[in-house]
Amino acid sequence: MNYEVTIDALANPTRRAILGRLRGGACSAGEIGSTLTVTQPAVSQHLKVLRQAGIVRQERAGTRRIYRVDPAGLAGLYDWLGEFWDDALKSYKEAMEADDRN
Amino acid sequence: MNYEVTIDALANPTRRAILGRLRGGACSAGEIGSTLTVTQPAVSQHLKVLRQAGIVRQERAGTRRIYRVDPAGLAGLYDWLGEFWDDALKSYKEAMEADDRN
DNA sequence: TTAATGAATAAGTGTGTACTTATATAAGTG
DNA sequence: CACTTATATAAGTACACACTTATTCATTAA
Repeated sequence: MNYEVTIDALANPTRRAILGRLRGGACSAGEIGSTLTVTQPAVSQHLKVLRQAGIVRQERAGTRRIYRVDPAGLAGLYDWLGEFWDDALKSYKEAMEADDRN
Repeated sequence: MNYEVTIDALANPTRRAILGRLRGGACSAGEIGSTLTVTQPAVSQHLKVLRQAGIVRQERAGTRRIYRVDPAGLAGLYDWLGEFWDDALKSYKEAMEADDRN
């Protein structure tokens, strides 16, 4: 998944709260919702966004849907951020050195 | 800067385009805008968001404002993402091992 | 000081999206 | 089968925010 989609998915407090709940391990949609103040459909919609972004995976267990974080879904963003940071650090240092010569 | 603010700042294509321009080094507001299709005020507004998020720094040079990426502004998000990923990987592996035992 | 340049701010508008309620679907239980 | 539980989907609403044009501010130059 490209990193833009990942950022868009992470750029929402409710979705981050959902991920915070899933951080420690898998959880049903209902359990996720029980810790939030929004309605059940809202949770379902957010889970869909997270799923389409590749950040969470779903498996069925009877009437329940169990969600868990898929680490692979975060790889693209993590790589992009790391590379961006490296570039920024490099040009930051170059600018500092250029200042020193003045 | 907390990572939520950083994500919010990154969650916009125009701001990411601005950062893409600044990635290689510092640049004036006008130069940034010249590569984009949006108007000058829009660029200025986006630069303000990036500045308030701690992602870019501004310095004055005559009538121009020079912007550059501040690597430190990305540290919080990078750390959070790394820790989140670690946790997700850990519980992912635990779940795999639990499956193996069944 | 007047004009010109570069950028920020003010104010208004349209649209995307995060919600809501209502309803549908799916799976287990009596 | 009817009923309950768990979740998803449909449809509508409200608000945040990414834009716009108009204006202001700041700096340099004539």
